Amino acid sequence: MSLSTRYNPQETEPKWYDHWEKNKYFRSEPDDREPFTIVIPPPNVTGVLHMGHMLNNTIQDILIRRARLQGKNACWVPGTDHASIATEAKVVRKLRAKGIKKSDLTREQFLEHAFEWKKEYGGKILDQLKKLGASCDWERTRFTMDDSMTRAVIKVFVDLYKKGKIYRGLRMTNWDPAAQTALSNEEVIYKDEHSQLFHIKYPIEGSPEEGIIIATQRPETIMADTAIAVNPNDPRFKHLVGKKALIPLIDRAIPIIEDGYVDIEFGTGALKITPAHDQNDYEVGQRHNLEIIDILHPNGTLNEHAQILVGEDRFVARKKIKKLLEEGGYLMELENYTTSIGHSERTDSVVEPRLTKQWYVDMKNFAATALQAVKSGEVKFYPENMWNMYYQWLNEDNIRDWCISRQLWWGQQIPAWYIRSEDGGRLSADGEELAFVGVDIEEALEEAKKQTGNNDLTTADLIQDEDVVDTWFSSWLWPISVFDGFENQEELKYYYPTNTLVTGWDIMFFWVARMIMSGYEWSEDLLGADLNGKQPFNDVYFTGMVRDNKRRKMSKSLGNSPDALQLIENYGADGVRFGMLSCSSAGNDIIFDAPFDPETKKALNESKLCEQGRNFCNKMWNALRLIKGWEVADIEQPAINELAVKWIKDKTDMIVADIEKNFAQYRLSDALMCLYQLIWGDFCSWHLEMIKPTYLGEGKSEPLDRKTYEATIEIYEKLMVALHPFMPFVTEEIWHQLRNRKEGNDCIIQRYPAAGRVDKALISYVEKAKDAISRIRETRNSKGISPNEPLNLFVESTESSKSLFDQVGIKDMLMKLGNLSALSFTETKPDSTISFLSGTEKYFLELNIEIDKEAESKKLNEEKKRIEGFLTGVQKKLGNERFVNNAPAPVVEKEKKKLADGQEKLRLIEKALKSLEY
RNA sequence: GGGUCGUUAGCUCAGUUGGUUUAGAGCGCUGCCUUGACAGGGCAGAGGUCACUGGUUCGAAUCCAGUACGACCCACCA
Repeated sequence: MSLSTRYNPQETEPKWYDHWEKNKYFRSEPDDREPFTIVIPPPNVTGVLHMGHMLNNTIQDILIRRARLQGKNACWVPGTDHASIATEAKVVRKLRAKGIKKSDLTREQFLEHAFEWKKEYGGKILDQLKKLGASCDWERTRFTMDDSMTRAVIKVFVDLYKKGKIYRGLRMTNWDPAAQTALSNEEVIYKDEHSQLFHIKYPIEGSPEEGIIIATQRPETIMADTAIAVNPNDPRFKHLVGKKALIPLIDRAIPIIEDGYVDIEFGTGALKITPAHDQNDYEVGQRHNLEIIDILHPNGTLNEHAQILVGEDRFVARKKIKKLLEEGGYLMELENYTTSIGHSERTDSVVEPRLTKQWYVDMKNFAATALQAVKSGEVKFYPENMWNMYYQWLNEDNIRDWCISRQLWWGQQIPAWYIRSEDGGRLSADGEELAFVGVDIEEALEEAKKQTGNNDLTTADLIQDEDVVDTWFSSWLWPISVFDGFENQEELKYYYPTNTLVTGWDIMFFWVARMIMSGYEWSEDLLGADLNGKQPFNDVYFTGMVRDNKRRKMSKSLGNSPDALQLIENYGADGVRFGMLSCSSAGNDIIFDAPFDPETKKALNESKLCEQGRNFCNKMWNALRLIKGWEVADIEQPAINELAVKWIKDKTDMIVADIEKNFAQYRLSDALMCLYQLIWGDFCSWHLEMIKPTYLGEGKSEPLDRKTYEATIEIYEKLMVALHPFMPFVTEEIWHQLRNRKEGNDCIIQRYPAAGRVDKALISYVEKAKDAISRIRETRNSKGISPNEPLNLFVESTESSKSLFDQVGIKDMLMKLGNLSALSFTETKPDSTISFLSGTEKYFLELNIEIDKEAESKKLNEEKKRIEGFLTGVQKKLGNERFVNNAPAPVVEKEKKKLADGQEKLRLIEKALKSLEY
């Protein structure tokens, strides 16, 4: 057999992924085993794999694969989210490119186009996850607009309505003029922006020479003003209160009123009140019964109420009105000003506050429940301090009702119907439109008959609400609805609650909190006696945001994100998984340092960390090549091999225990680093070097004894299983290369290694030997002596050195790895040797060169000084009565040992210095 | 305005409830080593008064208070 000198992920990764899928290793069905369940945070159906997904899904895959290796029934449910605003915007754009306007289509026609688009581009991201190695149960793939999911949404809507937790209300909401829909508060992103504060003079009615100057950053809205307000305690304007001012350019008279909301210090102290276009102005308007004049079309252009600049976009209008105001002599001053402006999360357009009728979920009780769930520990956050952010949003002072209606077509249509009035509109009573909620039109009809007392109504009299619900109104049901839990609880009772949710903290409010709410709201009703907990998941692992080396969030517009798929292409999925994980300590944002190409202004698809991961694969691959290349014979096991095998077994068990601890705390990058060092450092650099058969020349080596060979293969297998969750492909490949496997004997379904009993003394002896070997090499290095030249070594005969060299194989280890011709005990320093310390052992290395006594003595004196300083510290500590009396006994013992060891070292150095004098 | 987190080697980060020979890893850097698993490699080395100032303690990178700088969340913003 001949293996290529480099590991080739491009070849092995698709091979093993297909193999796993064919063998249905990712498939989960309820059985007797303990379940381990993760539901994926569903990516946008038309999305493309980015760095955040890679981090997120690598972590989920590690947890799932480890659970599978622990013999649990691992179930990872994948799926996608319909992302109504973003997707609808994409479809509208695509149709426009074809010359089709959304307004020319019926709802049905539009949805047809949208589903076609979904069919064509949707779910690509799931294929990309496969490239990463994600071991999802693909047969369970769900989409938030699947029929069963939609039925769940409708059911839940009706249920909440009947419980009085959903209501319809006229309120100021955030309006996205690009998507032309209402938004929830969470969908508005505030950004600091430079703008200007316009100081505008409004003439006083009846005395044109007088005026009142207001400050605003939105001069285009003055036509919607219905008052000017000043603070009741502001003496400057007392004489004007009660009079009327004329809006510049349109000369409409508005009252000058007093309201405590106005800040005397800010701007000019006089505030224009525009109830239709500002939340606070709206409230002032309510207090003073002011008229509401809305001058904007839903798309952000000025309507006829504005009287001037009709049809202009609000930002164009701002520029134009500035000129008009200047020309009219109304613009008194322009002040530079920084303020935060709300943008739509999905379309980035500037959000308008707008008075509209929308559906809301009453959040008061939900918020309390969600807080309690985490407070009580039923849902645990990792890292714990995420609680603070969670609390801040959910506490009763901050929580706002959730606006769930969206003026879109792509989504679940709201299950509310109105009675068609004679003019084609909706029938009202007392100024309120009558709405009837039901799971379908028949149920709504019954409701309508009951409420109106009109039994002649038919479905033809009803018209359904045009709006759809917020996408998050379907995703908050995800942990239940992926198991069709609202219709059939068979699977839910096995899989619910799920184990761990892995997600970014940026969607804590959008999604995590709301899933907790929905879990507590419905799981008990659904599961009854079969309920294992109301919480939708036991643990939430919040990943950091992936940022570039300037700490900016990775985004398309900045071009600072490498192409995730290209990275996989370049380094292999295992390499990228390693790279992602090694820069992501739990809870912190992760800095993914990809070099930047100044010419294209884009991140290159390169990464040092991924390279390290790729190199790690290669290292393991070459260890395999080495082992496979050995000739094995039935000969006696040499002492050094006996030691090597015993040691690496124990060392592995020791590290496996550390890994267990790390997993328990979601310290995945630590767990990976443990394995990295165990495999590269201990297994390759020490174990394999120890057992490596002597080279005889001409491509031939001595054979290796079978016992050592078998043990080494076993250890390597164990290491591959332990590493498998992190780097699934390379471990599966090596697993199969190590032995001829029967069908179905795959790494992915082995049992994860468990920690065993460890001989700590043995490990410490080998550590001593390793250190001595390093000192030999260092001495060689500094004296310019080749590692190939065998040298004679002496060790000072002491109790401790004798017990060290009593260990089976230790002497051979030093001989072999230190390349020694002889090693013997001595009482005194032999001639032409140079001494060094390793631990408390003193060694003398025979060199066939002139020894620079001066340099040696200088070096020894430096070391002496260092140890003396150290000893002073320890002695001071031990001389302190309070330390000896107060510190725990083991600590005092340790200090005493430090003192004794230090003194021994000092003795050795002094001896060496003395011997130099001759 | 309210709140959270961070500051440890040139860079990115560990440091597990204060005490394992006066701080660890990876990358980067320096020196030496190529026909023998791997130069995507080996061996060795240099590099830190743990942001600053006080305090608690026998003992502080670790606990407390304050300062500085940085990142973020929520609310408000004419």
